[in-house]
Amino acid sequence: MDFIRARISRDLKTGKYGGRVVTRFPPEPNGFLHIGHAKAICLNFGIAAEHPGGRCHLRLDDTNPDTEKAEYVEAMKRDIRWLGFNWGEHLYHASDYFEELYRYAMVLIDKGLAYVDSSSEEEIRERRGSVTRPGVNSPFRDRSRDENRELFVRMRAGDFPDGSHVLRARIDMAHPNMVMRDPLLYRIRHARHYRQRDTWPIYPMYDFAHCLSDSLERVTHSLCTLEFENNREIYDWLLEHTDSPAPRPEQTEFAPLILDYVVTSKRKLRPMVEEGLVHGWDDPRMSTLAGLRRRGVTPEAIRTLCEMVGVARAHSRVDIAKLEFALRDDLNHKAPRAFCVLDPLRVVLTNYPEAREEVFRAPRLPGNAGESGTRELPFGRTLLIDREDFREDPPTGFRRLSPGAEVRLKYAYVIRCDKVLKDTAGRVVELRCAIDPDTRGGVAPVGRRVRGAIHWLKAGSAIPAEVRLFDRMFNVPEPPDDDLAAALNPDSERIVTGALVEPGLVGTPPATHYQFERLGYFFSDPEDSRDGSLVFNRTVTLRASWEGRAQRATSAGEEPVSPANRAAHAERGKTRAGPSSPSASLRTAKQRLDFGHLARLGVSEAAAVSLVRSPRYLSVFHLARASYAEGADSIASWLVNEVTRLLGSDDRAELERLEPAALADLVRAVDTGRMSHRRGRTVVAELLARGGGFEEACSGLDLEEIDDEAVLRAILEEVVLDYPDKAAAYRSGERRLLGLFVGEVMKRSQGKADPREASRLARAMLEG
RNA sequence: UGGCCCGUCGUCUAAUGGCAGGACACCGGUCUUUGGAACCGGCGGUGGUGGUUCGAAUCCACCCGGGCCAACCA
Repeated sequence: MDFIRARISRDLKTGKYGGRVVTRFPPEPNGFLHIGHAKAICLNFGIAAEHPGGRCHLRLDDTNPDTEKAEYVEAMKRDIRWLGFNWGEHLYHASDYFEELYRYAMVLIDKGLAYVDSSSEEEIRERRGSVTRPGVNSPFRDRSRDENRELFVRMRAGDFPDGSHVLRARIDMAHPNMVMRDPLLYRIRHARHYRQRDTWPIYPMYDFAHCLSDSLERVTHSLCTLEFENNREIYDWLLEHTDSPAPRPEQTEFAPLILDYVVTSKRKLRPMVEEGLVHGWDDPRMSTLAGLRRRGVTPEAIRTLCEMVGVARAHSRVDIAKLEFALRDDLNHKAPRAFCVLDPLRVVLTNYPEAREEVFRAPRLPGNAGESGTRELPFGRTLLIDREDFREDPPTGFRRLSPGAEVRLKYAYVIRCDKVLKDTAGRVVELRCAIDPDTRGGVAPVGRRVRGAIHWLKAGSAIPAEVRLFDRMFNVPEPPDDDLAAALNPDSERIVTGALVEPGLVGTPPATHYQFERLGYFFSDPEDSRDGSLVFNRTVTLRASWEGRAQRATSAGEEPVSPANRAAHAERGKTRAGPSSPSASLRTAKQRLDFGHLARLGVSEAAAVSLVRSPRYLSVFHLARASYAEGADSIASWLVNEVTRLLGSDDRAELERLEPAALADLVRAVDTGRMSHRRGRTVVAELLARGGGFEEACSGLDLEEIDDEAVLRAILEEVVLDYPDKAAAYRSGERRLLGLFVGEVMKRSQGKADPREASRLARAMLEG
C-alpha cells in the first residue's frame, strides 16, 4: 500500500472525517490532459472507488480567463471517461464559487488579514525579496479595514483598470517560505471568462481558490504533485483564517509521473501544437491522452503503468519500457494477427504452377485454431515479402532468406532462394525460389529444422495501406523547456505509403487493433483511415528482437551503463574534503559557545550539536542535569536520540510535558543498571505522553522483564525449531539473522524478554 | 548566502527498529510456424561518515547528491 492510502486508512481508523473519503481531480482547462495527469486520475478516482461511499470530484480549476476554453473542458471529460473513470454527478467548476470566494476574501479583510495593494506589478515583485533576501512591506500594507473594504468592493464593481490594484493576504514579508510573503489573492482582469462571461472583473489566484474550493466541496484528501509542497503552508493558513469548517481538507503531495523522452507538461505541449511541430493535440506522437488513444495505446495499459509505478514522494523518472510492457501485455491477447508487408520484394516460385492457387488458414490469435478463429491467406506463384527479410550477404546468425538458404513462409511452405534478380542499378528486384512440397501448411517433416519464419502476401490479392511508423519524439530523455525544437527526433514519424496488408483487412473500421506479425501492434487511424484507403498507426513494436536490439544500441539517446558511469555512481555522496565534524556546521557564536560548554560537561559531539540547535531541548537538558550532574552525556543522549524519536512518531508525545527531574531519575536508573534501556524507553514514552514523576510513571506501567535464562532458552529453542533453515544459515555465517531470532523471542514474549540476554543466549545456542 | 522536500538493484517500488522482497530492463536456458508470447533461471541495491540501540534501509547528527520556491499562472 502506498503512503497516501496508508494515511487514508489511518484517518478512517481514527474517524477524522467521519468515515468519508472525498478526493478530487482539479485540472485547469487550458490544454489537453497528458499521461502525467493519468497518474493523478488513477490515484484520485482509484482511491474513491476503493472505499464504500467514496467520491472523486472532477473540478475544473478555471480561475484564469485568459487561457481557458470550453473546448478543453470537453476534451478532458472525454479523456477521463476513456481512461475508465467516472465522476458521476460530481462535476464542479471553481468559477461557480466566485461569489463565495469573494465573501471569504471579505472575511480576511475584516480580520485585518488582507489588504488592497495598489503597487505596480514590478514594485510587488521587487519588494518580495528573493529566496535569500527578505522582502519589504508594501506602503499600502497598513490601509484601514474600511478603506480595504471599499477598494475591494470597487475592484469587483469594475471601477479600476487591469493591474491597478490587487488583494493580498497580510502575513509576513520576511517569511522564509516565499509563498507566505503576502501572497496575492485577487487580481483585476477585464477579460471574458468562458463560463462566467463578463460577470467578473476580478479573479482569484490559485492558492486562494484551491483550498477554499476543496473546503466548499467537503473534500477530505487533496492530493497534488510535489511542486505544490511550498503551497501547503498557505493552503492551511487560508483555511484556518477564513474559519473554514472542520474537519478541514488536507493537502498531500506525491511525485508526478515523469517519463523518459516524453514531455509531460501542458506548458511545453501547447507550443508544440501552436508552432506546428506536431499535427495537433491528438498527434499520435504526443503524450496527451488523445494522442496516445489515437496511436492505439489502451486505457488498460495506462492504468497498468500507473499501478506499476506506484505512488511515493521520491522524485522519480520512469523508463518508457514500462509503458511498452503494459501495452504489449494487453494487446498480445486482444489484437488479432495479420500480415503486412511494408517494403515489398517480389518472390517467384519457379516450381509452383502459374495457374495454381491455394488458400491457407492461419489463427487470428495464437493458440486459437478453431474454424471461427482463423483467417484466410491466398497463395500463388508470385508473392511479396518484406525486403528486410532478405539479405544477399547475411550476417552470421541471420535466420531469414538469403541466396541458397531456406526459410518458412508462415502457414504455407518452406522455400529456398535459388536466384537473385537485379535491375541495372544493382538493386534487388526479384527472388527466384522453389517451394518444398513436403512442407505444405508450413509444417516441416520431423527431423527437419527451419529456423526462420517470415510473413508474405500473394501478389495481386494484397490490399494497399498507408502505415505510419512512430518513434520517440525527442532525442534526449529530458527535453529542455527553452528549445524543444532542437531536441526533436526528426524520424519520429515515418510514413510508409506503399505498404500492403492481407485481403481479410478490407473494410477494417477505424480504431481497430491488429498485430502485424513480426512487426508490432498497429491501430487503424480513427480519423484518417477509411474503407477505400486504410491507414495504420504503429502503436508499439514487438519486444526488441535480435535486429531491434542491435539497432537500438546504436540509435540516438541510449547510453549504456559504462564501467566509468558505475564508478561515478559508486563515488556519489562521498565526502570530498575528508571527514568533517558535525560541530563545524554550527553557524552562530552562541551555538559555538554552548557547544563548548556541553563538551566540557562530557557531552558527546553528536548529541551536543543537536542540543545546541534547539533551545527547548537545551533548557530541558540543563534542568535535568541539575539533579543528576554526573549523567550529562547520558541525559543528552536520551534527549537527542529517544525523545526526538518519540516526538516525531507519537502524536501524544509533547516535550513540554516532560519533567526534567523525571528524565534525570530515569537516566540514572538506567545508568546504574536498575532498569534496562528498553524499559527506559517505555517509561520515557509515558513521561512524554502523560508527564509526572519517574516513580509515578513506573508504577502505572507493566515493566516486567523476563531475564530468567531457563525461560528464555525454552522460547529460543522453539524459535530455532521453527526456523531450521535460518539457523543453519546463521551457523554458516549469516550473522545478520541474529535479529530474526531475537525479534521472534521478543514477539513471543509479548515484548517482555530482555533482548540483551536473549541475544546472548541465541548466539551461544546457535554457535555453540 | 534562505526555507521546504527527496536519496533502497540500471529504472520504479516494498520492508512502519528484527530474514533487504517484487516489477520493468538486462543476460542465459526450455519451448515455439512471430528473433514474438509463455515458462524457468541468473545478474544486481540501502549515497557517505559518525552516533543511539541487543539489533538500523528505518531513529539522531553532519557531509555529499538531487528537486521545488522570487507569475497579477496553476
